[in-house]
Amino acid sequence: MRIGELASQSGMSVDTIRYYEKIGLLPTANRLASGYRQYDKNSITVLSFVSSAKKLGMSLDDIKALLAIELDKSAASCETVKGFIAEQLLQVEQKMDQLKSIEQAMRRLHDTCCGGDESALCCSILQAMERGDV
Amino acid sequence: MRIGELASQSGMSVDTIRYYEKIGLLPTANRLASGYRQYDKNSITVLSFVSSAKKLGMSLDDIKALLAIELDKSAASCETVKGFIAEQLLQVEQKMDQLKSIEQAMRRLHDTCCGGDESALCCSILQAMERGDV
DNA sequence: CTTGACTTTAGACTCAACTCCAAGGTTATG
DNA sequence: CATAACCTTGGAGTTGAGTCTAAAGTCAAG
Repeated sequence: MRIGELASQSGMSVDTIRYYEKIGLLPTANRLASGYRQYDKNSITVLSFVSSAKKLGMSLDDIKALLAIELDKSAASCETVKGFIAEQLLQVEQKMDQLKSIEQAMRRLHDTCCGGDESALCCSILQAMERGDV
Repeated sequence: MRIGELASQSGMSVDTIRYYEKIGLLPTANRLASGYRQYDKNSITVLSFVSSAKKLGMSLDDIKALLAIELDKSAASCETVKGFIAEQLLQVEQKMDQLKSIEQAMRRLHDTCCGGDESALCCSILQAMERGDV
């Protein structure tokens, strides 16, 4: 199959597939005599793998590392794979914690303001923000 | 005070302050005869306000909108300010939900894998990702 | 008067992850 | 065989939020 069909089968754009090859995320594709890239069912699996990783919020660099393991499975252990995911999980948890503390700060601010239709001259939200008190 | 002192008082870099003025986030500064920008205590308050907004994860565009309210407080109401924060809060909550579902998916994946030191050929993490099953 | 620290500007560069473009080559269809 | 629909490449542009540079002007201290 050529790149257009792979794109429609995988849900990725032709440009994205070429981009992934260029940055070394995807292995270089075989070429037909015409110079066209040639793919098979296995390529769909690989792109499905990449899609999964993207859904999990991984960076392309991290996906590249994990795909290297995937494409040489027999050389890696479950331990390695699980450890990799554990690391990603840790990063997600850190982001969550940051976001949670932002949410809390924002809710605190929100709750101190009366929300009435009087002028905002004494608005406790604005005042706290002026003081850097968030 | 000149820009260097404002920078050290506010914790922002000289470049950042000039950048904020350029994109219209900060009002254009008064100039000395030399052409140097001139600031006062009030400028520190404004930058402190901007810092607070950044700590709350707001985009510069949103900060610009909120700062317009702050700089013309008497024209706005607490209702408006509180509503603005409520919107931001909503966005943060949406991000949290996305992150939460990523975390759950990742934890599910993580927990299905034995994590042993055998080859990853049958690793349930890799297999689920190949299937797009995340 | 010189030196060093400060300031000015326009404009280029960074990161991530694409997306788009132009100019050309190939293939499938009528 | 003409035409449309595909494919190729290198390279430029996008977004957000800065950061850095070069070349020039200003100011305070010794």
